[in-house]
Amino acid sequence: MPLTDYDSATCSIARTARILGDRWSVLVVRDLFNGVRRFDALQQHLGVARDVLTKRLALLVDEGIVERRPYRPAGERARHEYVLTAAGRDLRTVMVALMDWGDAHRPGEDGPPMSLRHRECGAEIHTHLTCAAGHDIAPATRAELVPLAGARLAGTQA
Amino acid sequence: MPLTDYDSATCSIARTARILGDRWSVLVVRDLFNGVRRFDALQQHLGVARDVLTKRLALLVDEGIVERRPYRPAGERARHEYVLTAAGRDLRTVMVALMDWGDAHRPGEDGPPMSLRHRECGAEIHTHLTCAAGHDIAPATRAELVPLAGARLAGTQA
DNA sequence: GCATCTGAGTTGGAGATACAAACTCAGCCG
DNA sequence: CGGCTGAGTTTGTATCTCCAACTCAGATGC
Repeated sequence: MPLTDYDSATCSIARTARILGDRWSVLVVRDLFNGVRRFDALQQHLGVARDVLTKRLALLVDEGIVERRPYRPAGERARHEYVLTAAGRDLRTVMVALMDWGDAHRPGEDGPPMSLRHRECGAEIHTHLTCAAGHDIAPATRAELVPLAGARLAGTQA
Repeated sequence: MPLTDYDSATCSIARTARILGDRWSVLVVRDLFNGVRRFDALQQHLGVARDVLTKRLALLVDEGIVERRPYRPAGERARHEYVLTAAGRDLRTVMVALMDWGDAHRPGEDGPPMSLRHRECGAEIHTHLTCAAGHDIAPATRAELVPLAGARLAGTQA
């Protein structure tokens, strides 16, 4: 059975892309990883429209990727901060994969702008593809997509 | 210097997201990986509007991720097919990272829909984060972002 | 006690995108 | 010749994005 007979939306890539597949969501998550936590700081740094940021944050909270948490800086009134949940922190692999591709294929005139380092040893962090048997998967390596129990045929409602 | 002083757009994640940060681009690339090559096949499988698919494919061709290649099936007239370039194939790590996250956090009722296998040994393929010194980077591991030569301060034109 | 500032949104209107459906166009098929 | 098919293009409506202005609540200044 050809893969196109399976429903396009019932796919982990499609499910993830429904959340991150937008110009801003990815950048919001990136900034949250980098410790930006407040609405105005995100808005100014990203240059995103305020209403759009409101909607993106609400979506990410809905999806369990971000937590909206009240806090009170000493001597100030209570505010909210946005922090990644455990599920959100699991997106780091996705972020690093995007960064690796950009570094390799869109480096800019003076080379890549940032380097992600392991805090303990200072070495650069990158993504790798490996199979469960331990083989390294080079870009040219052939892979095979196998349908599992969660697969749905196109045109059927899950 | 806080990271927010650096320009948000001068970032490999931002550069990659400008191309893939859209509901359809990611899915188009996914289907191209899976061997779907023709306009109508893509359009029907994804359920995307035809004009949007035209624009996405044009963007991906512009960005050097997809090649529009004429070909002639035996006994038919000449057509076009869309195939990934080397740069496009390098996006596999991104795709697998998205898939891994979806499998872990949005598996659906009956578990993940698909499994990606190494064709030679049959074992599942996943992404891993490692540092250049060989340490495995767990989700909780602290990392540090270091500005390089390509970095730009916010508000400056590159 | 009142005016002001600031962080965090909400609202409103102009412009850009997305969508679905209809239309075009070229070549093959009977 | 008339119809079919693959690959778009066009068109009109619905939705989303953007920007700017407005709101609101608590701290701050006087």
